[in-house]
Amino acid sequence: MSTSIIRVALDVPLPGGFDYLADGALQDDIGRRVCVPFGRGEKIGVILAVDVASDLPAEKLRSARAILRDLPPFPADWLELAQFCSRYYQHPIGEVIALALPPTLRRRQALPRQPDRRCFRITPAGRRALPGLKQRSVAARLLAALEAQGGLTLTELRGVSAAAAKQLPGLLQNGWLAESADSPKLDVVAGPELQAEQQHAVAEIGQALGRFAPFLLHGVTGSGKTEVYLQLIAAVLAQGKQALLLVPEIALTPQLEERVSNRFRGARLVSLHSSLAEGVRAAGFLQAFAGEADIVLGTRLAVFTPLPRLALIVVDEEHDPSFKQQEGLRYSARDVAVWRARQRGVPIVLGSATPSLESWAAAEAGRYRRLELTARALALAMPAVRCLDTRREKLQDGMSEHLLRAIAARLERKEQSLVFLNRRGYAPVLACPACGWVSRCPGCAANLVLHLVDRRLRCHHCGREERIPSACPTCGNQDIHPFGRGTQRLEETLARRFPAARILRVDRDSASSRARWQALLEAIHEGGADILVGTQMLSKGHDFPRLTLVGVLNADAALFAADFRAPERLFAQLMQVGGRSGRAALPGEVLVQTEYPDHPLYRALVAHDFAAFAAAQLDERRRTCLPPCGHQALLRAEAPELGQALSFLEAAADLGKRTAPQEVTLYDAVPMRLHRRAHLERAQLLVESPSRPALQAFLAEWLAAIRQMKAPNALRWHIDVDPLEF
DNA sequence: AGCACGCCGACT
DNA sequence: GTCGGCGTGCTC
Repeated sequence: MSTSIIRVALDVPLPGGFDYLADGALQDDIGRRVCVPFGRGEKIGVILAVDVASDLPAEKLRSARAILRDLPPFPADWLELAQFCSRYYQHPIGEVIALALPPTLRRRQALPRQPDRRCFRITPAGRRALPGLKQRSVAARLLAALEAQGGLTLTELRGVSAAAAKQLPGLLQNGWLAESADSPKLDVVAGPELQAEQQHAVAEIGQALGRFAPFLLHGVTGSGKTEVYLQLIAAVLAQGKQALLLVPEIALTPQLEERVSNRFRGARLVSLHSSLAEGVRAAGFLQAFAGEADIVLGTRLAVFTPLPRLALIVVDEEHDPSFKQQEGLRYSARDVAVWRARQRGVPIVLGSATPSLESWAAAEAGRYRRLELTARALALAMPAVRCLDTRREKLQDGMSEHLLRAIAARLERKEQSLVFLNRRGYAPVLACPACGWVSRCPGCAANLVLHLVDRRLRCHHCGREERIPSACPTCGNQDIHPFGRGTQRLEETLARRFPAARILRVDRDSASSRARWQALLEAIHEGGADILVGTQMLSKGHDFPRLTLVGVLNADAALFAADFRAPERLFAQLMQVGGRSGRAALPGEVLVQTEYPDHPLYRALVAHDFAAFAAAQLDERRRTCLPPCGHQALLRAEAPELGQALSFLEAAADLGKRTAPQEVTLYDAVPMRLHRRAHLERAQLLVESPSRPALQAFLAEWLAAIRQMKAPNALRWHIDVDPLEF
């Protein structure tokens, strides 16, 4: 048995792999997990290469403890994907792989129990017994599920009831169900008939199966994008291939999951998101890796799932900021998905009512194929959008007379209204009019928000909580006031104004857990609310059939924000929240309170003209060389003193200016907008270039130099390639 | 990032 | 005399 040198990716924040001696390592072991000594302890890594020539002297190399051959090796394309992310986002390969792997696979313990492939069916005896069983009992639910769906695996039965495995032997003994050898047959339930545009989209994309082809599916809420995805997935499943469906990180995943599993009975659907239990996540990952899962539906981390039979990628709501990870490996799952589609030679569909300007520009340039869904499949018309000019009238508790009358009219007609205010809490600040004191967070450059519901002052950035003072802490004045308006206060004023109305507030505070969010949704659906007050939580997914009015408060701030993407986000948000209204037979109305009714953004919104809005924005981006016309990276630093962060960045900039080519621009180090968070001062340095390759090459060299810099102990820094927020 | 080693202050 | 502060340096 020969000893060779293997290169291993380990979860440490150091660039590159680590070389080890390994007895009997074969080329076939590339992509396998390996247990190696590291420092004092040991770690599990993944083998990147076998038979490498190490840069280190042989005597520094230690021997790998064991190559773990309990799984097949991760395939070359999966390793390449990780390598790409490592390169592109300038992040250590070991940390990329650690992020891509479920935590369970990063430990040496036994693998999670492989999904039980045995398939069960209900017997005639079971059918006879079913009516006699207590309806809510586990046995009854299992039998009912089998009756409805034909055949299910144990894994699927566990989904029906966690106690499935315990009950199974008894049910088998009773002869109520039988084990059948064959896996459940795929049964595609017919969907609704497609409209012409949907048919066209399905045909165009379907034709591209088998090669790389990026599509931008542009369609307003209710235009039936999901139906297009489902038809395409059906085509993929018919070929025996796998589909990857990425969705934003929202509470919507279960809804879509249900829709997918109802459509594809017997298809093996794996759902992957961050709130999953470790065991479940690992099992799903392994099922996908083994080629057993047909459909992988998940949030951004699912983009790293190994998929041997991948034939289609869908990114729904592709503009959604949650596709960008904001810590550690700061990847954009949407961009990684496009790279992966190209790598694997499969079509990718980016769907949105308000595409990111990156994707829109790519379509304009002909790099993506744009498909339009203009008709609203589910309703007759788009909601009528109007601006209410708040310069012309005195507002009552932040609301215009017109909006209040519109709400009153809905109450009379027993329809629902939604008032949208993207600011939770009672008031954004508590202040003393006598001395000018305001409730500031001691750890952050931000105000403590007044939460009257539980009588606390709360920082939305670091989570700090305080009691509400009864008098001004500086001058003793007892007459301190809340300033401004949040959802709680809005709820209160609406309750005063409409005492008979049932008002429901939906924000991160009222929907703090999955169960509470579910309860709120049910209440809304069952008509248990006349007026909804909510933040952007309410703006995604979910149809509320009796909702016919959306009022928008306080939208103007984003028009003049420092972040050049603020208008893009505002437009998307208003489109999305507007889309909640008038989905059924009732026409919807959207009223936006603004001091700038003539602003181009609102004009485009009123005209439902995303194309005009995008064109204007892209024009501006071109003039200013901002993304997608230029490319950016941010070097950020945080330290106890602002000066430390700034001088680190300045030193880094000095290094950079020596190597930066002419087409790469380094700007000055500046404090971040929220310059202090959780007692740390934060600053950033912008790097820009019209050429992505030039920026990439520069970053690689620059970061190598920065890693050599000595920095104060308490200073932390990171690089954010293609940053989304400033 | 961990986790060592290492060299100076207040305690049994 | 030693327990322990966190500064510096390394991990194949």
